[in-house]
Amino acid sequence: MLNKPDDPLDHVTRNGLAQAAGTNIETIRYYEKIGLMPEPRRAENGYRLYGQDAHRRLKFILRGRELGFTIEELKGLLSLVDGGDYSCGQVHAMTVEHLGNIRAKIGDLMRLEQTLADMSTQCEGGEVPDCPIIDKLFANIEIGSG
Amino acid sequence: MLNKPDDPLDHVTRNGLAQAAGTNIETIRYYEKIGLMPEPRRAENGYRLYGQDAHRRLKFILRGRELGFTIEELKGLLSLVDGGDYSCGQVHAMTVEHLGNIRAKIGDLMRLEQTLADMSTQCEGGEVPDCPIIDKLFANIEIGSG
DNA sequence: CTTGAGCCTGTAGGGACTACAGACCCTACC
DNA sequence: GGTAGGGTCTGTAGTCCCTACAGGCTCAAG
Repeated sequence: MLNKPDDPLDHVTRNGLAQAAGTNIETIRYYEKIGLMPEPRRAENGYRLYGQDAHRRLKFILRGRELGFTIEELKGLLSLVDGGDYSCGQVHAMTVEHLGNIRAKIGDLMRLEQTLADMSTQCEGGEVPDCPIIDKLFANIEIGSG
Repeated sequence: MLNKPDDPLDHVTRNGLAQAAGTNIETIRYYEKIGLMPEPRRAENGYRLYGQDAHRRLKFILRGRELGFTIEELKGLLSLVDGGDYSCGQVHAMTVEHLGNIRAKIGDLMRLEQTLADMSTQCEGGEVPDCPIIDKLFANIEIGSG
């Protein structure tokens, strides 16, 4: 263990961060390489040291990827946080743009949820060989904003 | 144009399908290669011919990818439709499994939506140089099932 | 002071596309 | 009929987002 108990918790190693966030060391390396995660400070021996900020940011990124956001979209969202030189007006415009995207996703997922829930309840426990409910998957879901 | 007006609409070319679904020809080719889309029938000249089924399936896949489902997950969902030799009990189990995943996504997206909506309204039109609302993005979102 | 685990860097591989290249086909215009 | 242009075909190579491996440095323990 490198961590000393009197430090302000900003001393987790790369692997520690990876485990805490539920990913692996290589992914963190990649995100740092492309600038999605910032370069952390280093200990005297050259080891990277991460804190609570990095942990939250990384979890946000990982979950964002699972939710289908691209790296570029996440950069956009995180730029709101990194808070460079945006005016509040710009922030407003950016958030509104993201909101449309997010609400569409929620809508589609809820339709998918509904269809699967219907399938599940109607099939409940049964052993019907040629389950006609399956047709609903495409009948109900005219998915998306197209 | 290859389409003849008296055919039953099952005669769209690959590019036609791509445009209708909002993607490109190469992606369709790839999905056929890995078996996510079926091999379509061919015209006498060897050209592929697609119909309404292919269109719906492709849109489902594309949107599914945007929603963060992996190819394997989509194969699982579509296997419900391709309806091989599943019992209704198996279908039930599979749908229930997917439902958990989908509901978690909905929950996270709604939290993200709420945060962004808050940012948007509070920033509305303003020109505040150092918008403190930005902190909320990480304050509110303890995202995910981790 | 060696052993072994963890960190460092660089590079190569895999999944999901994306782009390019050369040949075939088909309509249009001459 | 011929040919120019575009669309389709197949194959292969490249890109993006990671993931895995290789060789060397660092550190705590025995």
